[in-house]
Amino acid sequence: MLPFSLTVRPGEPIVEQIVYAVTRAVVSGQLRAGDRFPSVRTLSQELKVNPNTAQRIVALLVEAGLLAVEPGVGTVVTNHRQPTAGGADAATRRSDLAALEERLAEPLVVEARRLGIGLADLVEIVRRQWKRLDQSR
Amino acid sequence: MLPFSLTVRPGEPIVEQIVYAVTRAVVSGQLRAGDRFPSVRTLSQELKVNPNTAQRIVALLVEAGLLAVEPGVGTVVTNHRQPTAGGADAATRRSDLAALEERLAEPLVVEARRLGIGLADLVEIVRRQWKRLDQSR
DNA sequence: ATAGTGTACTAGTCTAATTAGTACACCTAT
DNA sequence: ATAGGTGTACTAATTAGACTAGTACACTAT
Repeated sequence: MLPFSLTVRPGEPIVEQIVYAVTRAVVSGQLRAGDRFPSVRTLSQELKVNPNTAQRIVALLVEAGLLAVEPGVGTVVTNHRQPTAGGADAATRRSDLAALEERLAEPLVVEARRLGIGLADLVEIVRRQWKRLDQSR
Repeated sequence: MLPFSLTVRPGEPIVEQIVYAVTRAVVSGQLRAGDRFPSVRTLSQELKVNPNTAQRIVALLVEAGLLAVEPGVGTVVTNHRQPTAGGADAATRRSDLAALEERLAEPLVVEARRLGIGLADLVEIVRRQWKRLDQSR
């Protein structure tokens, strides 16, 4: 049994979907700092995915600062956004924020307006999603 | 000169990017109801894209309820989300809302938490993006 | 030593996006 | 009516990216 829930959406890159599923599990508290993460080979079998693909997933999660490698042992869930935990320097942080605004926030606002949803309702939707992540803990 | 601004992001489907650019132009008021939209062949030339691709863009925008076809004449920007304007029945609307929550709102919240951004700050970001669309009018 | 861990590398396969080319039905001017 | 504009439909070829396949290496715990 994998320590995170996953519903595959055919047509979109499997790697991104899994990375997102793990990220959601971490930020919602389903995976906590210190928890051991499945090995590349285990991931490969459970997800029925190529070892190479599983490796790329782990690498991306390490780069994102959600997993830490203990050489020869395995990977562990980290306390993300900890002081100098990952590679989160000032410049990285600034570009991350810019990406969040451009790739996530703006498209959300655009789609909301297309559907005729007002700002107040949109904010309420965001608040609800935020609390939903807390509840799944 | 095209009636919308576009910055291509290599690696992502060109069709989606252009559809998004037009959608943003419409919901921000840069394109208003009644404005004529460039023909498929004009689009093809200006965007340096295959006529087939341009046609698919127009088709998607019509399906989204942003453009209306005047047979033999061309396409016009519609007053989107008008009573029974597009194909926006109750069921479509419900699934559109669900997609907005799952594909846009939740990922935004997840990424915000990954970056250590609080709910209040996130809401402020959404508000700022909303107003930014008004200013670009 | 043995078996587990992450990592690296080169090919090959497979699928989706885009391009290419042609054709048709429609409308509006000249 | 004829010429030139519009959106639409269709099949085929090409391109690009994601994923798979297979092998090998350095490291660590037991």
